Amino acid sequence: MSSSDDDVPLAKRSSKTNGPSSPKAKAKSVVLPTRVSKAANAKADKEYDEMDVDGLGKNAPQSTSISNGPVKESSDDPGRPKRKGRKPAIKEETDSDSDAPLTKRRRTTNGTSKSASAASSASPKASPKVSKSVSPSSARMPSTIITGGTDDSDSDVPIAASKLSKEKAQIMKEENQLSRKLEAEDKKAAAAKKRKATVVKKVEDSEDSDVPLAKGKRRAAPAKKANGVKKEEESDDDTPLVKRPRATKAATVKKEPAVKKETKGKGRAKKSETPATTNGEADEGEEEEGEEEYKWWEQPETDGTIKWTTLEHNGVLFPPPYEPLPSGVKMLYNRVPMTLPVEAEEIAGFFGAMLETPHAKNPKFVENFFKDFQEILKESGGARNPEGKKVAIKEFSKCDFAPMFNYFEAKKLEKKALSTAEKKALKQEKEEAEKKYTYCLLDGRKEKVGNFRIEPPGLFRGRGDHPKTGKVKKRVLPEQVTLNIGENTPVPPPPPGHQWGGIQHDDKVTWLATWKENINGNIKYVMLAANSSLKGMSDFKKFEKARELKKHIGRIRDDYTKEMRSIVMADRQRATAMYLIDVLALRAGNEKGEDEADTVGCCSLRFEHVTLEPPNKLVFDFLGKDSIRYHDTVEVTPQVFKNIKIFKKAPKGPGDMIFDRLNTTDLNEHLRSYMPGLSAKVFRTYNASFTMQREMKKIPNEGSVHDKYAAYNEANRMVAILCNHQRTVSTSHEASLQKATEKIKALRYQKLRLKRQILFLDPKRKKKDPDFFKPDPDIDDEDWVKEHQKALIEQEREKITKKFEKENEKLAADGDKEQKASVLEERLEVLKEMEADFKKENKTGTVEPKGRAVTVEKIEANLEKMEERIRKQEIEVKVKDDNKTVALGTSKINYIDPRLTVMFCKKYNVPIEKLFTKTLRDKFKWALESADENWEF
DNA sequence: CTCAAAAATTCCGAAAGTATTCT
DNA sequence: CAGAATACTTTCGGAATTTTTGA
Repeated sequence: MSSSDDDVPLAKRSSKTNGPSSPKAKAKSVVLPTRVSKAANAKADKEYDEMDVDGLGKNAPQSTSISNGPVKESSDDPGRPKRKGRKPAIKEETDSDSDAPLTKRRRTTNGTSKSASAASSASPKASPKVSKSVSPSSARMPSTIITGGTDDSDSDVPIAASKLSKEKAQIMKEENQLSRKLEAEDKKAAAAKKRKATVVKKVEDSEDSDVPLAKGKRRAAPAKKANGVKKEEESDDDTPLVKRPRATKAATVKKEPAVKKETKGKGRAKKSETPATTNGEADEGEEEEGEEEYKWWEQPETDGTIKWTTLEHNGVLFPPPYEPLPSGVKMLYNRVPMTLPVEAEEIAGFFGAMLETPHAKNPKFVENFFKDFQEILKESGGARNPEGKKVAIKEFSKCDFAPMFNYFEAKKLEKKALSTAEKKALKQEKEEAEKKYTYCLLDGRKEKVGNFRIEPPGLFRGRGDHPKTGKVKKRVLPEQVTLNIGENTPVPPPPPGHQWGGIQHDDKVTWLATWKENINGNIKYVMLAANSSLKGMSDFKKFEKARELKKHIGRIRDDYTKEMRSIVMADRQRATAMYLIDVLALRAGNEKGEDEADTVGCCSLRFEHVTLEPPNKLVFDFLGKDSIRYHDTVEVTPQVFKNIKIFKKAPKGPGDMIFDRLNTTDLNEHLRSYMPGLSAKVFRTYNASFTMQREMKKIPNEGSVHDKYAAYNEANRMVAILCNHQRTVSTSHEASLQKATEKIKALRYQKLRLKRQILFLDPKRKKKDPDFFKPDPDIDDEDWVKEHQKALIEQEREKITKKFEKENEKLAADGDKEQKASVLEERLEVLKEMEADFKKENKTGTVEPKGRAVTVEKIEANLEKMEERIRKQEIEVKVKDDNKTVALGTSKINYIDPRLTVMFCKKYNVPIEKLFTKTLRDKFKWALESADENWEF
């Protein structure tokens, strides 16, 4: 164990960028030899392992293929070689027949390494053809031998161990020690653990944090004042963030608005609680009037395979049928309005509605759409011109959907123009219609249903470079929908004239309805909402599992650190992959099909996705889930660096898998051997929550609520960065940033003027305190000051003029006579004064304070306030800018154990409303009550 | 204070993942 | 066992809603 202390996994991340990456290298795909038997495999592993390592560094092609630019592959970029680049590359080599099995080749080695029989008997795609072609650059590499095992010490790799982040190493070391400690204690406690049965709210051991306690804890004492820990909290006691467990109802209500008001401070009064619809109905949220709430987290634990005993619901809501367009609204073909069969018109309308979206400019989207459109057109009888003659719709470019687009826009406007009352009525109507679908009865309890609406037809909006984007997503008929419902409960009637596709009573699943979508053949489900008990429980379990990993992580890390030197290539790859998943929080990376966007995760990384940057950095550049780019340069341990070098060795080239002996199933199977239920994704949860906790611990318990809130967000941000949660910068961002920066400058100028006022009153100050009057570098620019002064005058002018006009309008409306222009002139005299003042100011460097009884002290007080405002603004701008590409929400919703946030709120006295929106509070209500200020992940 | 416009935040839809089970 | 089927989580962008701003 101790041996591992030196090679703790660590990686230092630097420069995550979003900029365009290098142009794609000419792809040259190479197929690795096929392994034939286990023995042979092992032998091959050995050979593989002994291949040259050091030679690679200099000569290997290190280009990436991600090439084109923006974070998100924007689909309208015609020149993107990504996928295209890969296929031809393989084609070149295949020289066998064309397109069919092509791309499969890139995974050939993977597929065949597993089983001998599969390899020999397998389909052409797994052809054991060994390519002799080797990329020119690597052809003549010098050969250095690494033997397995012992002499594979780290010393033969150029290291810069000292450069590796000490801090991180330390953290991980501690983490591992803790883990081992936990493991040990866990064993000890194992015996005692047995008697978990009865609830008993034990106050227990709050002084200790890393108690191993597994399950029992979750019911432990909410907010017992027992150990008098919290003082201040006592004072505002009537809003404890934690409900007393015994209070089944009563206590639950009210409190929320109370806290909210408190939080709001200034804004309060306003609407506070009123907007809660008032329609009398369900009033959602606020704890169901009087109805008693089921707290599953206070119930004894269940095994979880049975999801319900009784289940009642009203089925699903289908989208309204298609409403044909008015006869005047038609697609034009060759400028001639076409009458389309309704089926086709609907499809055309889908496209028409999207005319101004980027999709409509994406060639793939257009192509797919048009193909489907033509087909449907053919099936339904074809388009007809005004004379009633059939017209073949052959070319997309001759289609003009503008009339449709305009029609939809007009409709939108029309809707927008409705009065508030009308809108409200409309909304209410809709809600009324949906009402019965929004809840179901699960074990007799009312639970909210999530997506009870069947997805409406439309054009498939695949993300990234999806081969099927733009295809028609068909309308779902009741016949395609299967319901899952309790036995002996009435089956909701299908829409008139229809039948359900099927009815089942499976209590081992949570869905209420399912259907198959026509684009990818994916199965869709109607499930309960996030705040339901079922979702809550599995969320809770997810986090508990991640916490459980804490006890094993040390051992796991030790193991993979060791196995990274294994002679068995598969093991070495697995260990290396585990490192990446653990340290970089990569996703597992399941295999994907040809008809999906080309995105990867850890196991599916290919040659071109990782570049070596000696001595010990790896550059990752690939598209991950949702085609979000992962681009990062990471410092890794020498062994990891070396391994990747080996995994990328010739004859591998672009298009080939880095982990060719590994897949997610193997990986997860291995992980399961450490801990039941452990899989790759748990590491993401674990590391995210762990990071959050670590960052939180750094936050000082001082300052304003706003400060703490900002600090929390900063910690949250760290987690989001770890998980690579990005968002696209909104178009308005640049502008709003500009505006904010300008605002700061304006404030700085105001500050300058205050100083100049002091100087006016006390000219000697400058000598006494030259530092104080040092020019502000940010507004040093004389031109800017002059411009700004002009702008201020302009502003004033507008203000006065507008006011004047408004007054006149009013006078006119009242039938009175308008004021003469001379009145305005007169009022605008002030501007001249201003101008003169500025002139004087610029000349003398002082400002005459206006108003009476101005003292230096008062100005100084103002100055301080001004500085505070400036500071605040600046921080705001910085945060805004830092966060422009980082999405905090995803980690908050999915990765950060909500009990950490609850703990933070209690410990730092921050109202939970600041950190959790209503839906989040609702979703995490189990956490609100089960963590106190000492809770630890 | 009120109103509308703008900006920010929150919620929602559905696509895109992971993981396990079935065939 | 590979590949398909299944079930469930995660993820983003954009719509909807709320808050802020700026008269």
